[in-house]
Amino acid sequence: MDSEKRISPAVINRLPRYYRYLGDLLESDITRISSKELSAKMNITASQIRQDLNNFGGFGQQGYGYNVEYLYNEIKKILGLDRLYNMIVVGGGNIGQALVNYTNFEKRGFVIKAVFDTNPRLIGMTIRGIEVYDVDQMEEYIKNHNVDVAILTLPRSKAAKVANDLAKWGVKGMWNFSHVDLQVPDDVLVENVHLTDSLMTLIYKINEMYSEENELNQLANGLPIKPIIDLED
Amino acid sequence: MDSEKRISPAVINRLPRYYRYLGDLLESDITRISSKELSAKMNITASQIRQDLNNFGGFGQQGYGYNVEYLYNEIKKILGLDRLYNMIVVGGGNIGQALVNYTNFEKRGFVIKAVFDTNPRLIGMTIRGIEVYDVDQMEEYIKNHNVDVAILTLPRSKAAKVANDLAKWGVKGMWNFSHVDLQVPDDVLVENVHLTDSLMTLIYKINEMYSEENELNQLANGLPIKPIIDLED
DNA sequence: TAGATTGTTAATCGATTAACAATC
DNA sequence: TAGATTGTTAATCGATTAACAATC
Repeated sequence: MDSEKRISPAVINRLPRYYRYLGDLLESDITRISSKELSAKMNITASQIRQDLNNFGGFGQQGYGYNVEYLYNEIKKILGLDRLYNMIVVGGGNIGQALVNYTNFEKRGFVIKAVFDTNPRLIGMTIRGIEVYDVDQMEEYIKNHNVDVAILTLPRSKAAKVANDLAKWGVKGMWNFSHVDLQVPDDVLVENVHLTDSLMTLIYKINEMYSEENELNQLANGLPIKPIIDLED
Repeated sequence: MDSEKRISPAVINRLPRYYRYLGDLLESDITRISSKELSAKMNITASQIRQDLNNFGGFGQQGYGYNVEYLYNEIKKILGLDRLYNMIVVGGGNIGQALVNYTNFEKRGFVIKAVFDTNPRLIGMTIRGIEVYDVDQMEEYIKNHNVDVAILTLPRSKAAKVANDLAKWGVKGMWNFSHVDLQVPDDVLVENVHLTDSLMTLIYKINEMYSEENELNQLANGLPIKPIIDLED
């Protein structure tokens, strides 16, 4: 991972998408692809694809394009997916349990090793063979095991304190499903999954589209406008 | 929702965050706030806050700042959160069930009305009182009920066909947890929650940070480098 | 070799930040 | 009124797209 020039967040966010498309091509036994072809599939410009990739090196060949398998493996290395990562889940509620049961993470090398909760009814249980511990045991666990990422699936009210503790105990990555923005030291990385926020932007876009259609309808033929939402169901 | 000038996606994505911070201020009985104070809390520039808000109108007052409750309610309206939205879950697996059980959506006006699956063991059951139907009944259900958003929590392989059907039957919003990019008509809005992608970018950033620390360490004192990851756990 | 397609520089576009006159 | 802070225009910064020489 050369870190000579800073890679822009926009590029980093596109990397998993490239990785996914190349994986699909690989499964379809396609051996080579040009930026133009990939551009058509992914709905981004060929120029952007070439720019993005060239942040990390020249993976293609003039007149040929890119070798799918080679590029796939290079992106895999860039993303750091050629290793295993140990994760813990903090908060064994609905979402925490769902993530533990979601076996696809493991296939990618993301291994959930333990779950922590405060609920006595959960502590001592196992989920998909993974033990649920008392949060009080978390400090000891982290000091005796290598924890790369903590998955935070606990209530808003508790998230800040736990994130603070985890940072203190040396956890460097937090995947935050709690609906708060965490305040952590600069050397701790947080990736937020704010589901409610995501849903709200979807709702905004639906309404925006609808009100535009409205205007178009009105302009076009003055038809009465059917409401998109019916409060009485 | 005036749609005179197009609002940039960056602004739309920040709206739920403003809404959340204003809600917190409201709960703390804070009645007014300046862009400068909010800037400090949210870690964005005061300039950006004022620019963002002025896309939708002049909600503040010179010399005073913004009235928290008023601004909160304005953003609520902008996001369209002054109504109820009916949702269905397609795919009653881990994540689908977790979302059904996550009661916070309902508090915001997002109501899950039905779940659809192909698994005979699930069909006929209820989750938090919400019925699980056979996917075969989905067309009829959608034609007889108002469905604003379909939550797609089904396997990659099935997602494309289902999204296609849903679009055909008139569903305008899809909240997509399946790990594929859906191809839908222009008047259908898709918001993706690609969990694996999100985790991958976190991993990238951790590794990037680590390799930088490496270089700093090396430059600073030439200390031996402790690997961040231990494959043997 | 001729054709295709990359890598990369330059041009454009959009988003963020700075600055300040307007005004409460 | 004087001080504070907005709304908004202008300047800067960054990201995307276009263009093309290099080269396989």
